[in-house]
Amino acid sequence: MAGEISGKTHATRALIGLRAKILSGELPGGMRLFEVPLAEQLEISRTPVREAMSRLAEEGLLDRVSSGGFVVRTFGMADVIDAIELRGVLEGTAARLAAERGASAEGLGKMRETVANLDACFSDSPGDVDFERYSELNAEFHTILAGLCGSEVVRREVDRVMRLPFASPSAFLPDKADIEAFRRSLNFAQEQHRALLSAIAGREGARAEAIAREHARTARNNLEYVLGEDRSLIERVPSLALVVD
Amino acid sequence: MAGEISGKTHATRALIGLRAKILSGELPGGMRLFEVPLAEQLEISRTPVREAMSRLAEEGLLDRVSSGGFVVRTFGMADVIDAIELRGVLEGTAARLAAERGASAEGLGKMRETVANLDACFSDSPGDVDFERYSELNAEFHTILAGLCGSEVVRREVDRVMRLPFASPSAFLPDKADIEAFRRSLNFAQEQHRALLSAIAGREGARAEAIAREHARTARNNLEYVLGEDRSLIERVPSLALVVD
DNA sequence: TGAACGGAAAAAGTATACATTAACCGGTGT
DNA sequence: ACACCGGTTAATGTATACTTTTTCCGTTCA
Repeated sequence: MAGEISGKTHATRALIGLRAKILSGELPGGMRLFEVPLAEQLEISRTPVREAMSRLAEEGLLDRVSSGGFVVRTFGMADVIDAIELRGVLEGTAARLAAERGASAEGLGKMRETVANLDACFSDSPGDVDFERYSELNAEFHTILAGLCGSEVVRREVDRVMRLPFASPSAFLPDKADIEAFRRSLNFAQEQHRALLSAIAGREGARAEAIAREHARTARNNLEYVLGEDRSLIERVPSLALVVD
Repeated sequence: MAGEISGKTHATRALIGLRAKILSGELPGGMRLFEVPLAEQLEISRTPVREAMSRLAEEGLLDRVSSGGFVVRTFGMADVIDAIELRGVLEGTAARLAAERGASAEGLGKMRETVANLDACFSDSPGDVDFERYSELNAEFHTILAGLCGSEVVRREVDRVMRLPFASPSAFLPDKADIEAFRRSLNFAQEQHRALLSAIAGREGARAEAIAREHARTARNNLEYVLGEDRSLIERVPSLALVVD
């Protein structure tokens, strides 16, 4: 069949399908998810549906109801702001600890390489940016940062907050090539990437933390641009589909 | 029967029982948990065992194995240090945001009341502290702090990192009444509680954040005292039972 | 009127049989 | 000796029947 969802087990397919429906807003915040109808709709039994919902609760997309069952978590604009703030704080901590404790040569090397590759996204001709590749490398940069201090606990929590769709570093990037304001913010963000690398390599913990926090603020600035200047853009930001406000 | 574990459903009882065995170290880090033997041991079927393990994965005490199943998460001393650091960072953020955005009158009132009640734990006679009550009120203080800025996202993540047993604010408190060093640290900690409240009420965000971070450092100091000065104390700190190093 | 009770319906909780997949192990070929 | 292959075992994945709990609604009584 053509429209089948990829994945090995029924539970995995249900997980992917439900996640997509939550992120798209098809299953709105506050909606209770009942096992039987979902199982019928997905043409599987209740067991893998439960398994999928349990994993979505781990991801933070569902809440457990005290009397049993799950509801879709509700996100408002305030939650988007707070999640971005938290990403900044946690990435700031990852950066500070990497600076204070020292990062491995391999980690620093990989980050240097990623920053160089990010540079290449701009260099060809002024005003023209390879957004696709930039987005990909940007995600890579943030993944490296999360693990740079060598702490599994820190990496895990940074990853966790980045997993909320609108808090991801790439949440407001793709598809915005035509907006001049976004292009400028990209140049600024790349400057911050370089500064962050320099601060960590130079063991400047406070500076690294401050830069990482301000770097996350870029996402909030983009959000506020979308909200203030050009609200019609909201529909073009996929990660905002599940936000109600 | 006398030895029965409280809880409504089989899954809840399994959750409580398994959690206790992990926290006590009876199920050591790295150990894989198999459904069938556990179900037999608990005299229930596999279904509620799976449910319990899924919830423990949400808590961060179990990891999912890629090929299916769960293993007990391994914690070393470095992870304890990092978890305390993260609690400091997140509580610092909760405090800063409460100061910057302003806390509700009720929230500030409740915190003032808790601080006053904490004072009462000391006042009776010098050198004598009601540890039981202090521990309880201390937990209350930190719970209030987590929710003080009014952000559900922040409250949730602060709560989450505090749920790791050794990162809890009360992890190193109870049962230490006989150690002079711990008594002094209690007085110091209460001073920080007062300062934190004052900073938040006075809208001093940076100060509030710095105090909250340093306050969490108290836990690390106590940990290092236990590790350095008197290693025999390790056995008397229940939350360190699952730590391997 | 409105609160409390009770029963029916619907939901989650549980056990269990069966299916599928991963892991282990012993043999065989080079 | 070592790697690969195949089969057996043991684990998780799934469906389903059944049980228990919760919820909702209509009725009755104060």
